Amino acid sequence: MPSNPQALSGNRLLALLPPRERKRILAACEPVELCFAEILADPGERIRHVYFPTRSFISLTAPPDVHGDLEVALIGDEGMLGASLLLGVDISPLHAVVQGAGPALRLGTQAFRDELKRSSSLNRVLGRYVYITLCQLAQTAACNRFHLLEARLARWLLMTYDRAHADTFHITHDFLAYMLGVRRVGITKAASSLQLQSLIRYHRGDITILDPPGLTAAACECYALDRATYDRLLP
Amino acid sequence: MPSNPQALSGNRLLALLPPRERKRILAACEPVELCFAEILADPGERIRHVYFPTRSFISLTAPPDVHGDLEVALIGDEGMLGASLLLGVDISPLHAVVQGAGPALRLGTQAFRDELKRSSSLNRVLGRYVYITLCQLAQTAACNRFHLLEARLARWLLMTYDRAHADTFHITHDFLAYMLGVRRVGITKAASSLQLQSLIRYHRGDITILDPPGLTAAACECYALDRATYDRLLP
DNA sequence: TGCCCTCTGTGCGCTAGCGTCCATACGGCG
DNA sequence: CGCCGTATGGACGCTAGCGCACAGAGGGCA
Repeated sequence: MPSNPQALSGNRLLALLPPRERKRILAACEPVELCFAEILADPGERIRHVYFPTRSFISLTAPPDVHGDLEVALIGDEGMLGASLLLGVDISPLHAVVQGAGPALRLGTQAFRDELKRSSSLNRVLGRYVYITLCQLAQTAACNRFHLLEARLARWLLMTYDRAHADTFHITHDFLAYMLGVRRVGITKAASSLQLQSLIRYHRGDITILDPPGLTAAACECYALDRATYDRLLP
Repeated sequence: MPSNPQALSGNRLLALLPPRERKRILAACEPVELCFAEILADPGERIRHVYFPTRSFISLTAPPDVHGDLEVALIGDEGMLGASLLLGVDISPLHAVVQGAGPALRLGTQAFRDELKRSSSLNRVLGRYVYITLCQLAQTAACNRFHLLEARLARWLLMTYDRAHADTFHITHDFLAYMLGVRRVGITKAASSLQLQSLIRYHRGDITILDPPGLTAAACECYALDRATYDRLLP
């Protein structure tokens, strides 16, 4: 049996709550299995459930443009989907798509609101989480402006690696191009360069992270900064 | 004498509060005059005061990179600086510099926290404001990725125009380049194109907006989307 | 075994924006 | 009036990434 709080809940935000409140919230949650490409939220639509991924992860993309979407954030077991309810807004700000299939905990909007009213710890933890999200969005805005594709790709792979809890996951170049807002060919070039450096290996959509530290060195500092921000605020 | 709430407070967020609470907060505020280039916050530093600009405006920039800073948000009388206190974090996430000199209302961190405890309207309004900020950051991330400099420049000029409440303001190409994260020469080219189209006029740092609707057409949709988001949430 | 679909790699010309250096022009101040 | 600092404009070659079109290479399935 798992005995540390993280394993008990499977989600780091919930793991930070005092046992009593965590238990109450876990009891209210419903375990669900998220499927790849499932759409969990559309911008402007009402939020029906919040999700705490445990071994799944979710991509948030900016409202599409002529050029297609662009991923601006990734949510795994370190976060949650639907935190804007903390701000009193029950409208989803962004498009949310399941990017890595797997289990998550789900809670209805009203039940989540009730918990927010009851638990000041939940408020504290989620406030910090929203703050982290703000920081990371600002970082991403700068990243998109300045950093070369290869570095951005490395960052993205590391972020996914952290959330997938596995060194192999399935992602095609096409999909990566879509997430990073570039041509598929651009990904092919950047990815093959990373592969030449033995940092990753891939084959028909299966990507393996071979050398996380090396990949971190190849990534822009955004990755390290994001992690530092998180660790500082939610240790 | 001004008689509408906005004129009474000079800041749109405060104007949205019920008269009683607005009065109480206004009484606690200290009017200050912000000077151009004054630094109001540094990332990682403790927040000492929150600011409600009335006729001034403040630039938020992402932590600098090898390439220099990059503006990710602009705060004028439609917003405030220091809203992260609402999230329970008293550390500034970004660099804040006065971009347009002028008056603002200032409140000490503790006084602001007290008001947050007392006023649920303040919580509601600021929650929505933080939500808007989230949306706009995501939008900006995509904007930086996809949109051409001329459109981004037009967007920036319009955002400043809205906050300056004047059709002329002082900004050199050099400074614009810094804000948008590009070369000064790039700004010169984009700006002279806008001038050729009679959308703006400039001369040694004095920029005049000649044709706001025309400029809106030249800008990317981000500008219109940002405004729509704001108007939907804080009418 | 053969077929077809999906994934990856390559080549070509093109554009936006880069880095750099130099040229002009305005305007305040001595 | 002249000088100099600041603001703007232009020219150079260069690179990252674009759009497009096509070629190969697995791999699942009939």
